[in-house]
Amino acid sequence: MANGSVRTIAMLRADPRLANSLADTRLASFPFLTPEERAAMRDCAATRRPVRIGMELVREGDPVDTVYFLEDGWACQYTTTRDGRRQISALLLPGDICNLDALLFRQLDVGVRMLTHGSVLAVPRERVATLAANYPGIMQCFTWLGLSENTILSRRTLCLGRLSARERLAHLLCELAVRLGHVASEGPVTFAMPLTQEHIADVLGLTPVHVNRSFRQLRTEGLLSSTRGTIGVCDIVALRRAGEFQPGYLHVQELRNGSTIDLRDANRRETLHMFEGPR
Amino acid sequence: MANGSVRTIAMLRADPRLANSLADTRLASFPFLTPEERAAMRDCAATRRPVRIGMELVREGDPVDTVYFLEDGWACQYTTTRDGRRQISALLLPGDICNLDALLFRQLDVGVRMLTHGSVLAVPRERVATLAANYPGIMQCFTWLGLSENTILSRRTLCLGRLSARERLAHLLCELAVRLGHVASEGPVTFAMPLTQEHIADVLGLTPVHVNRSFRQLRTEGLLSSTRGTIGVCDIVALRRAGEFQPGYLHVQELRNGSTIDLRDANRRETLHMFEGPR
DNA sequence: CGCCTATTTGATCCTCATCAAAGAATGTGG
DNA sequence: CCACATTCTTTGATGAGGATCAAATAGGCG
Repeated sequence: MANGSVRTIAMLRADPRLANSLADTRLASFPFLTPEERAAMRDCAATRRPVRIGMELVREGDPVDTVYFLEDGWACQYTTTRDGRRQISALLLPGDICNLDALLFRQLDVGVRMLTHGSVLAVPRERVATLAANYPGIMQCFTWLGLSENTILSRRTLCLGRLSARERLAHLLCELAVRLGHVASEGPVTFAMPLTQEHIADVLGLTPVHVNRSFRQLRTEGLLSSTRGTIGVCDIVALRRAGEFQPGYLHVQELRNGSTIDLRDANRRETLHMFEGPR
Repeated sequence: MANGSVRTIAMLRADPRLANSLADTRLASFPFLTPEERAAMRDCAATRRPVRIGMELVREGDPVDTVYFLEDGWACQYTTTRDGRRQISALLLPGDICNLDALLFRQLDVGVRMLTHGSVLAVPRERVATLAANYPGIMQCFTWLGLSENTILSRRTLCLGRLSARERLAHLLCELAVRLGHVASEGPVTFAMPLTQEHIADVLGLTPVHVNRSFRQLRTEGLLSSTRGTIGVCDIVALRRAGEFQPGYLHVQELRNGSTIDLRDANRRETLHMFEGPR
């Protein structure tokens, strides 16, 4: 079962008491970081905290002064209406930052909640801010991650506003497959999915009942084989087409092949220009 | 009519041929910018370009190497499906940055299109990158703006996923009122609205017909008085409640009273700590 | 084994989409 | 200044996708 496997991974890691390092998060995957910046990330003190399923890292509307880096397990950002309707605005996977907004905003309108057991690295805002202020490369990572969340949200907007239930589900599963690392694989893909259909409903803006029916539809069409806790994608090409999915917006490709833009490059080139004269 | 008034404002400004400055955009509103940073923004060369209604600043999926700062008029970010359904993911008002993503991404999945006549300041990515690399305060503005777009998108996600048509419309109008500067006014508010009902439908994930019906509903309930090109909010409190609107997520308040976080502050305090000894 | 939670399926209802067409505003050219 | 085309708004009639209500089944866990 999914929760079990997630917890297992957590247990294979270092002693939970041990303060652990930001270098294990997605932050480390940016190609333009200097050795000093990587060292600063390693040396940045962070309290590793095991968190149980259902735990609220940030309560909706509460003031925040801690940035949480998700080490293991899944989490989500969500909002609720006064009468209790809930919408999940972002799914957070291992390595993601749970509430980057806390770097610049004292108060968030969204809550953050664990969807599985797992563990987070908690870092006071002050400390993250210092890191960002002293190391431009790290600051750029934060900006990059923020803009990247943006493109994901824009795309989700299209899903919620214009796609049918079947299309939304197909899209979500494609997105998760890519974000979990099954990138451009053409063959069948299988991955653990700790979300319940109710969670999925809260992501897709549907009812759990209708999510279930959409699953069945995709299954009978031969695109999927879903069992509790596991998704098997039988026909990934068809699933992509069904979900209007184009992986470009996730920007994983750039990170992999190291073609991300480095702002300092621009600066270096400008300096060159000064010596060479204008244009 | 709305378009006309927008154009009028544009004409009151300086010579359209003249290269204009970034200090006229929302960038200038950040309290923590140093005089040098403000000067750098003023000195940053930008070509001012009048743009006509319907013009595409960025075509969906095309590579981009220019950042557009919206000076006058309204624009939007949008996405379309293969079969032509369209979703507007962001409305851009005067002062907004149209495609901040272009700072760090070479290719965008969203298009940017003018919804009225207006004018933009076009700045090559390189030049914005240099600015960001040399002036940490400006870099922080970009990050702030990115994260701010994020919270707006998260909220839109709630609207699209969980609110009824009437609620969505009420929410959008409240958001626009605040973003246009009619902040906490309790009395009746009137503002120009150049969007057609079709545009609104593309924002809210509805059909134009249903947007029209939602308008009529709000009008007969006595919350609104809408005519072509103008919105009159009669009962702002009721409209807020109808749209589940809480203005906090827009973070305009912090900007106004200057309570935005300055990352350099954290750094200064840390330095103090070093002299005072730990804790 | 029994409790609890998650998935599955059925029946009915309602919100919103679709199709169609008439009216108001705006802009254009003569 | 008026006739006409165009675009936007408004209203009606009908249909479909998804919500809601209800209950049965299956799976995980103590």
